[in-house]
This record gives sequence, structure tokens and C-alpha cells, in this order.
Amino acid sequence: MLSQKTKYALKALLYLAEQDVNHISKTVEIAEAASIPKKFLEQILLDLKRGHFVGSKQGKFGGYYLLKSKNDITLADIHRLFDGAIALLPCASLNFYERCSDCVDESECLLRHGLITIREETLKAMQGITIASLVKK
Amino acid sequence: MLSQKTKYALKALLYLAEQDVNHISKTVEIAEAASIPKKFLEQILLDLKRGHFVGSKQGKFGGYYLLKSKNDITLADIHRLFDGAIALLPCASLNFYERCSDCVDESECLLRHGLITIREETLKAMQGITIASLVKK
DNA sequence: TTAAACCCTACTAGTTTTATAGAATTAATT
DNA sequence: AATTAATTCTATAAAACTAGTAGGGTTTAA
Repeated sequence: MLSQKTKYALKALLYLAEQDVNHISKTVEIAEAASIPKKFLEQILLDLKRGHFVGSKQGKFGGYYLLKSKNDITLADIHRLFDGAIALLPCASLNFYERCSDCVDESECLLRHGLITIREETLKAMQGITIASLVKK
Repeated sequence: MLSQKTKYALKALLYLAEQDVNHISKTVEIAEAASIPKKFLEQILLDLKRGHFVGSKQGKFGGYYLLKSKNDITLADIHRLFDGAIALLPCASLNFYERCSDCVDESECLLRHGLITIREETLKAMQGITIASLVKK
């Protein structure tokens, strides 16, 4: 399941994607439009900025805007930024790989094989969902 | 990500699937073979029993055994039993549906549409992984 | 009757999640 | 230069969840 943070991040990105190009959105504006607690959204937007998904302008009349194209921001990206691995266990993860402490021989782990299959399929599905594809529907 | 409980449940089921038919496995036996804390495993096996995946025999020389066929226990089943919904948000879930409190018109929620697609694809993938398919590989 | 197993409920320590608070920094306007 | 309005940063806190422990109770075979 997605965390609230990931859900809010996606809603915020959807809001930004729906604005005119060159429009800059204030945090409070996004917060109200998408029903997100303002101070919580601040942190989320900062994380999105550090992830290079959005850009910001500081000071008066500042705000946020999409940095990447709507087509290049996928559900997989945002999931990884806020909720981490797509895989169901760290040992089956590409980006968040970690060995199981209790695992004697990873290459012979019955569970891992299946989880790698699942990861490949869900990753593909999640990479198919972009901010653009969501806005379009 | 899977919780430890789900991971342990799968490992326990894999162990049971590898035993001879008619063999009955004690908790302590499974716990040692699969490196699972015994008292924790007790709870997990009880949950699996309540979910009708395993059966038990009480008293001396009792233990656990697979109730369903290896082919009929899927990753989706076990995920749902211990970790709940397959979907990424409750509003996109089949078995754990819940409305978003902040959602005005669900049918027009941009996010939900994409999440339903994802759920359909991951569910299909997770239903394709069975205890039998894991043991076989 | 005893031993060995499952069954059941409660509890706890630690972690994670979901925020909130408040001050610092930046930039445009007056 | 002062003011205002915005982002940026760090710390804190309450609630929920996770992973595991504890301690019995119940059942069955010998």
C-alpha cells in the first residue's frame, strides 16, 4: 500500500500537471486544491525537489512547478522516492537490494525466485503509469 | 513490501509442501528448519489454520499439514491474509475496499483509475505464484 | 496421569508514519 | 531599507504498526 506521503505527492504532481505551462503554484494553493495539510505538503514538495521532479522559485511570488515532463514521471519513480523498493522483499529488489540475514544460500532461496518475477511484472506496470497518463484519463 | 509475518508464513508453507504426504510437522520443527522464532511462528500457523490453508492435529504427536493443494495457495492469498490489500490504495481494492475520506467524487479521481490498473496487473501476477510453483523451481 | 503438542490472549519495546511548530532564508515590492 | 510573502530547514510529538515475548490453557497419545 502507498503511504499518505506518496499519495499526497502524486496528487500534488497531478495538480501541477494540470496547470498552464509557466504557471507557478504556491504550496498553500496545492494544499487546498488537493486537500493536503500544508506543512506536511511542504516537506513532500521539498523531497520532490530533491528528487528533481519539481523545481521551485523562492521568495515572494515563488512556488513550485514541474521540472520533468509529465511523461517522464512514473508511479514507480514516486513510489521509490517515498516508499522505497518496488519488490516485496529487499533481496528481490533492484534499487534497494539487501541480503536476508537469515538466508543461507540466496541463489537457492525458493521464495526469492518468485519475488523477482513479481518485481519484474509490477515494475513494468508501474512504469507504465505516468503523471501524463493519469491526467489524460 | 512483505511483512516478516508474510515472509515467515510463506517459508512455513514451503516447508510443509516439501514434506511427504501424511507427514505432520511440529511447530518447533518448522521453526528450526526455516529460522523462524517459535512463539511467533505459532501465531502465524494459527492464522494460516483460520484461513484454511493448513490443518492441525492437537495433542501429543500433533502438528501441522497442508490443507489446500500446493497449486491452490497463491502469493495473493497469503498477502491478503497477513498484509491485507493487494491494491496500492484502499479505494482501488477489491477485498479491502474503503473510500478515501478526502475524495469528493471517486469516479472522477485521476489517481484511482491508474491504481485499479496496477491492482489488476499485480493481482494477476501474484495469483500466478503458487506454493507449488515456488517449490518446483 | 503425564508428556508433548497446539491454542489463546495479553503485553511490550521499538520503529514508522503522519503530521505540527517555529525559525531561517530568499526575493519582490514599497 | 523595510516589509511582505514565499520557500527551506530542523526538531518534536502523537498515534499506529510491527515483531516478538510471556504465560498460561486445552487436547491427545501413551
